Amino acid sequence: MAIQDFSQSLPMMLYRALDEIMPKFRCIFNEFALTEQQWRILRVLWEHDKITLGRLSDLTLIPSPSLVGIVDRLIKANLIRRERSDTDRRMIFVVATEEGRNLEAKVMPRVNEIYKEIKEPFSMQQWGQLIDGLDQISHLKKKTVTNEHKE
Amino acid sequence: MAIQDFSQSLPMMLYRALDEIMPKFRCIFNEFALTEQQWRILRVLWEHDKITLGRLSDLTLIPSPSLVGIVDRLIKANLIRRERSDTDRRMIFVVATEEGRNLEAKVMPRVNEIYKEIKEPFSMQQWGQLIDGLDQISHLKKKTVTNEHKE
DNA sequence: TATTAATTGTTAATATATTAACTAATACAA
DNA sequence: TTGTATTAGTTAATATATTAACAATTAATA
Repeated sequence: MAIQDFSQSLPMMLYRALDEIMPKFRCIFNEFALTEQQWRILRVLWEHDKITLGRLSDLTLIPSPSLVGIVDRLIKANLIRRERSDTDRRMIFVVATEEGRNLEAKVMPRVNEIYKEIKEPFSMQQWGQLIDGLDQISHLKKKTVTNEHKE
Repeated sequence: MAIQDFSQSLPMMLYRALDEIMPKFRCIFNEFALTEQQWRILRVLWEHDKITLGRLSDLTLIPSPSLVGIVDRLIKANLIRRERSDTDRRMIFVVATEEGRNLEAKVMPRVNEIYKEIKEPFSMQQWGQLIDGLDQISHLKKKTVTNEHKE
């Protein structure tokens, strides 16, 4: 089982899956003048009242350097705000504004509708296997010894 | 079961899986001064002697506007070249240079090694279910299919 | 206490993604 | 043949990803 077809490789399968489903969602985001990344941040803030930039980066999978500009634009749109921590002045919290929180009720139903549409053709077992497989991929741990490291 | 945890949503699971595995591959690409997208193009050219930009975009999942610059840089690196079609002067073929073809033997073994490492903890059945699930996601909607014209 | 190390966030440079508009060449219909 | 639509590729504007370097703050340590 040496070299397989590139198109059937796991990375390309993952990318292709995203290429299939994300445009459906982005279509909705754009209706609300949101980019996908902006929506991810709001989506997290709807579950967390107050969150540091570091943790926001972890939960949204948006790299920190990108986060800076995206947060800037969300602030400019009056959907979130920054709040420097009093206890540790390195940390910066991000909070949704009233306007930002209000978006949830408008966007989520639309998003859930698409999500349901995607999930529908799958049996519950099929879906579970897919999620489990993805979960296993994203928790790969290297058990090999790190004796030598190149440079 | 309406709104689930954002982190467990299919898009975030897909993104997280990619975030886990792609850095391992990019690490190798960078050793050969290749970006991930540049590698995708070469990877396809190793399977197709001659391919149009349009089809290259389909196979690499790189959007056409991005392809322009990426191809430019690969040409500057002397790894590929453009070739305008004689029969239809709209079409542009892309071909790997000698140097570009030679990269395959150097890069592929390293890539296959990582790929094997990722695949290893999975049973054959588990892996199959994962791939099948992803395949089903990426075929939710079928447009014009079987437009396969090879060279 | 002074030094050093680690953490948090930012800036910078380059590459790529997204969307729309655009050019050139071809196909097609009146 | 002329006009129109379609196709293949490009350009443009903005947003984001990647990698490295950096500044400010805090923690750790001699």
